[in-house]
Amino acid sequence: MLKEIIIENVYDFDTAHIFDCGQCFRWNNDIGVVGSYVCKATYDEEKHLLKLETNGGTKEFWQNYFDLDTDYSAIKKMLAASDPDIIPALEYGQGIRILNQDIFETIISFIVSQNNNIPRIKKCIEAICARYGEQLGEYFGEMRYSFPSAGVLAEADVCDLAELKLGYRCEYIVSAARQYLKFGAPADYDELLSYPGIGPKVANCIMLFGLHSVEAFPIDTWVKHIMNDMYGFEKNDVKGMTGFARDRFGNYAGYAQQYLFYFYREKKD
DNA sequence: TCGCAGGTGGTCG
DNA sequence: CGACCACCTGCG
Repeated sequence: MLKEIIIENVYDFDTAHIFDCGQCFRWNNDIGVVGSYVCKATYDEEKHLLKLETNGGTKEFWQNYFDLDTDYSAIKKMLAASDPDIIPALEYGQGIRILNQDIFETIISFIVSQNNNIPRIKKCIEAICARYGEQLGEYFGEMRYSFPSAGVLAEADVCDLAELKLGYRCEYIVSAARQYLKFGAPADYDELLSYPGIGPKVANCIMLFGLHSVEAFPIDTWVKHIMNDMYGFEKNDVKGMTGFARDRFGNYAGYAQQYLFYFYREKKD
């Protein structure tokens, strides 16, 4: 049974920008699964209304999920002031928002993302949910599944996971779920690095998307291209890029990364 | 066939 | 340290 939630006075919002800027994998055609909730999001840019058709969650829950209490206009102003070169990217992805996502789901999702491409990442994650998640019911024409808990994945058989075409990431997933179960949610970058299958790039993604540490600046192949194109860094000078991001964007580096990533990735097609 | 895709871990020097 | 390199899988 779906209910409708309307949130008023929503600015700096565009579902395409939010769902395609690389932070999440379970939204398609503005329909997504968040926890045990299925949701279809529609934004009216004339009236600045966000309409959600969902099977659950309070208005406050969704308000937080979509990060609606953060002033993105102010963030864009600050980024533009610190670096005029980023302005085209700010305009192109004007509706980007960094979601407040579940930490465990983010950990597993970005372990799956390594050395992988987005369509296949999405396919892999849906396969994990269909196999190990809970049935939430049929919504918008198909059965929806929750993302499995750490307890369930910790007990998963590596060979079963292999059938989902996760490749060498199977072992990482089970080990990571066990570590999470044993020690609880990771709190910082170093703790994330101690997880199997998590290196600097994935750790920064989890910091930014799972822990909402908006100063994190994940450097993937796209950002490497950008930093080479726009700022003249050598392809593999990750250290230089990290320092540059920190110096230029400071505590807003994560936002900058999202605008730049979306701009370059979309522009390429 | 081969390189690449939102990289990481292991092994050398 | 830093530079290589193998690695599941699917696509162009």
